[in-house]
Parts: sequence; structure tokens; C-alpha cells
Amino acid sequence: MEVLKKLTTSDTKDEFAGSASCPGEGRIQENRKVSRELESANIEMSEMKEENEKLKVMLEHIESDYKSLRLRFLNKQQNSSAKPVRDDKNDQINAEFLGSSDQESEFVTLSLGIRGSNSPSNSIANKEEKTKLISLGVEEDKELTNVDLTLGPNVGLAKENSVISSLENTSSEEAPIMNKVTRKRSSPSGDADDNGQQNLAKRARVCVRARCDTLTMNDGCQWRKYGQKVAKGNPCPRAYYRCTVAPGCPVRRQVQRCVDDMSILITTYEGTHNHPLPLSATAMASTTAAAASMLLSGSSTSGLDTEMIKNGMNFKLYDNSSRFINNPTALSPLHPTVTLDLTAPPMPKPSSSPYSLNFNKFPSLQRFPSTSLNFSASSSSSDSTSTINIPRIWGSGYASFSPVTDSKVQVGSPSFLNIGKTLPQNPSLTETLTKALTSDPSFHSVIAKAISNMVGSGNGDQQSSWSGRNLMQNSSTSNSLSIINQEAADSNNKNKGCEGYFSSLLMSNMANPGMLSPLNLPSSQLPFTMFTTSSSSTPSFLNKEKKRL
DNA sequence: CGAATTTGACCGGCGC
DNA sequence: GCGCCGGTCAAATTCG
Repeated sequence: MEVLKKLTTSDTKDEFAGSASCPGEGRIQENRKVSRELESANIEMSEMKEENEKLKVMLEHIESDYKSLRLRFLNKQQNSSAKPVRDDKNDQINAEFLGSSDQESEFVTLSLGIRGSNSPSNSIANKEEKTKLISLGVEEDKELTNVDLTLGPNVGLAKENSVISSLENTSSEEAPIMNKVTRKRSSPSGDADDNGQQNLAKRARVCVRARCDTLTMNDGCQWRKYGQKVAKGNPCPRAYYRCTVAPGCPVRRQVQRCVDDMSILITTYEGTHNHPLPLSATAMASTTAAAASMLLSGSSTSGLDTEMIKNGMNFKLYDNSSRFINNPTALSPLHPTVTLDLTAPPMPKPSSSPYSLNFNKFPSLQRFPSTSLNFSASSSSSDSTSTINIPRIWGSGYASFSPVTDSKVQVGSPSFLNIGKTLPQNPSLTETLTKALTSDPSFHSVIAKAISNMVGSGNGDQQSSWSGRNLMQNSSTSNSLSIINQEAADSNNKNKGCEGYFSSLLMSNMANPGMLSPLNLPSSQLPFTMFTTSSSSTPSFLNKEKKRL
């Protein structure tokens, strides 16, 4: 902008100087013309100055937001690595994110979904018990944050995982409940399930919805199919995969077409990789880990936001309990699930849409005016659903997204349905990235991660056919069948899935400096949709996990 | 021929 | 206790 300003000024001066050589009457007219141009240039300059000022203010805002979030993250990290001690500082931090007591209640409900074992009766159905546990809020949250992070890969998350060790006590507390059940069948990956910490984290699921015309979304990992089944409510068979990057890796993945929109692929991740991940897999793994972190902790301040921020992502949570009624996986009562919606649904309208923001239930949400991060829950005491919106540009190939205007960098070439060839980028991307790289090591690492993901995104997972007996037994819609058949054809063509999809998302997001901070963005610019479901019926899945021991 | 996928059977949790 | 359902196993089959 400064350059443009200089150019404008110098051009004007040149013209003015040139006009001095014009002889006769024409000189007056020429002078008038030049003065008009000068005037318009001055106006333009003043406009640019104003714009400059605005941009400066925006930049300062972004910087301060980033610093404050970073401080909070570091604070969290410190508190987690040390023995949790409830103090005023912690209270303040938590109160800041919890909002009103109503919200607090829901917040704790989410947490208890995971930590029910700590409750004497393993039930949070009645409000009195909830209230008791609310008083434990801070410490519970911290521990959960640690648990959550175990969902991620062991590589590339060293910082986050550094606090996992404090979880040992938690898993030992769970033992009595888990001991109730024994498991007859031993899992081939049982070794990896050998501790309660893993079990806890494993049961958290991260569901990724994405438009994809291929059988699976390539997340960089290698998967082997071990089963396929038609789940109730969806004629499309659900395929079960386990990670084969390393023997004994407990991570599972479920892949299923969305019954409402067959072009949408629902991929659900569960478990923790117990091995180094390929570079191409770290983006998905770290982000799902962060998402699960938020889910398990029930805290908007835990893993997800920090990880998303690190990844240049921006998110917003809001009630969306009706959204996944046809997705039994996502709403499984046994598994708290967080859903990342990359399908670019229509942006929610607060009052009329089923995806509407639920501010009315939790007026206290407005206590976060400086952030676009909101957390609300359904009125149900047992389940809670939250959503993060993803911009249309990511999922549907829309050509523009608010603060970005042009594209100079090609961010992969995803093969999934409706994704545009060019991704958004800011004209000053180079400058922005340079600044960020030189000023913030963490941002540096994120960019490096994303770039390496782009480079290494060629590792496809094994494909399998969607045409199975299970489908034929249950499917009655020709629409489903035609799509399934197409999937089978894709499989024969050795289609490698939505290659580099997630990496592209990360990179496209980082290419948008306006999204480096999640704060102060209007809701229309919030980049993705996330749903979370959390059940309060913890003991069952804890018991099941104990059986595997 | 080894690896990967398919598919029928089985198991455990949960609701009634 | 029974049936439904999600999830997993493992033998059979297919693929490269």
C-alpha cells in the first residue's frame, strides 16, 4: 500500500512537471487538469491513509489476541505439568471461558462424560451430582486436557504430549470400574490399549465430514480394512479400518457416506497412534487430537483452540444437536465425539436454521465479545453438540473468501468433489508469512508441518469397495446404489482418495493472515464447522475398555 | 504367493 | 432374559 501511495504521488508530480513545458493557453487548462488529478490523488492518499490506519489497528488487534491466547496456552501448559493446584489465577482463567453457571454446568457435563469414573456413583444424571462435580472444575479440566492430547500422534506433538504423564493417577482411579468387565476376545492391537489413559483417549472420537468423491479421505496414514457393516439409519455401509503404519497401533477409523448427502464422506477417528506418523499424516492427527482435546476436556481453552490457532485455523462452537441425527457414529452414546465439518454447509442463521447459534440458552456466551469462540450445549443433560464452521471455500471450491483475494500458491490438487483448483491467498502472503516465521517459532513449526504434509501427501491408504452384502441387504434407494456402484468403480480405478485434503485446508488457512487469530472475526468469516457429542454414560465404555486389559 | 479385502459369525452393551 | 445394534474376528476370497 505504501508503494502504491508513492507511485501515485510520483506519477502526479511527473505529470505536473511535464505540464510546465506546455506553452500558450493550453497551459491553464492543463494546469487545471493537473490540479484536479492532484486533488483526486490527495483524496486517494487520504483514503489510503485511513485504510492504513485501519489495517494497523487490525494488525495490533490480531497481535494482541495472539499474544493473549499464547499466554493462556502457556499458562495451561504450566498448570498441567505441575501438580494441579486450585488458585485464584486458575479460577480466573477458567471463569473467563466458562461464562455463566449455566454454561459451567454444561461444561462440566461434557467433562463428566469422560470422567464419570471419578464420580462415586458413575452417574451424572441428577443435577445434585453435577453440582458437586462442578466444584472440581479446574483440576478436572486440566487433567482432561492432558488425556486428550494422547489422542494425537506421538510425533509432531511433543509439546502437547509433554504433559501427558500427569495423567497416571487418573487411569489408576478408573481401574475399579473397568475391572467390572472382562473381555473374552482379545484384540490384535491389545498391547496398545494397556493403560487407562489410552482407553480414555481412545474412546473420544473425532468425526471429519468432507465432500469427497472417493472411497476414503487420504489423511496420510495407512489403513487396513477389517470390517464393513450397515449401521441403522444409513443404507451406506460403514467401513472399519485400523492403522497399519505400525503393528499394534490401536487407532481405528470408520468411513461412511452421509445419508443426507452422498457426496459427503464421514470419517471417524478413534485412538492414539503409538508410533511416529508420516509427515503427511501429522496435520490430520494433530488437529483431530486437538479437537478431541477440546471435547474431552469440555473446555474451549484446551487442545483444540490452541492447536487450531497454531494451524492457523479459526473456529466457532455452537449448538447443533439436530444435525447428526442420521449419523449414529457421531452420536454414539458410548463415545464422546467431536465433528469437524469440512463440507461447507450454509452458514447458520441464528434464529431459523437448525444449525442456529444458541445464544438464547446461554446469554453468558456474550461474555466473550472479543473472541469468536463460543461454547454452548443442547438442553439435554446427557448429550452436547457443538459445531465449528468451515468456510465454503474449503469444502466447495468457492472462488473467494472474505479477506483473501488472489492465489499465487497452488496448495495441492485435491481430487475430491467440488474443490476448486485454486485456494485463497492474500496478496501480502509472503510478507505475512515472513513476519510470522521470523517472529514466532511455533508458527514456523506449523507452516513447516503443513508444507511437509503437502509434499508428502501422496501416501494413499488402501481402498476398498463400498459394494457389500450389507448394503444390498438394507439399501432400498436407487440413489444410494448408484453412488455405491460408483465407489466400487473408483476402487477399481485405484483411486487414492482425497489426496492431501486436510493439509490443503491447513495451508489455505495459513495463507489467510486474517485468520491467524480466531478473535474478532464476524461469524460470517468463521472457517469451519465442528460438532461435538458427549455422553454422560461413561461407565459403560470405561468398563468395556477395562475388559481388554 | 503374500497381502489385502470381503463377509458371515460372534461378542458385548443397552433398552425393553 | 431377549433382541437389537455396533463393533470385531477370522476364514474365504480376491488382488497384485
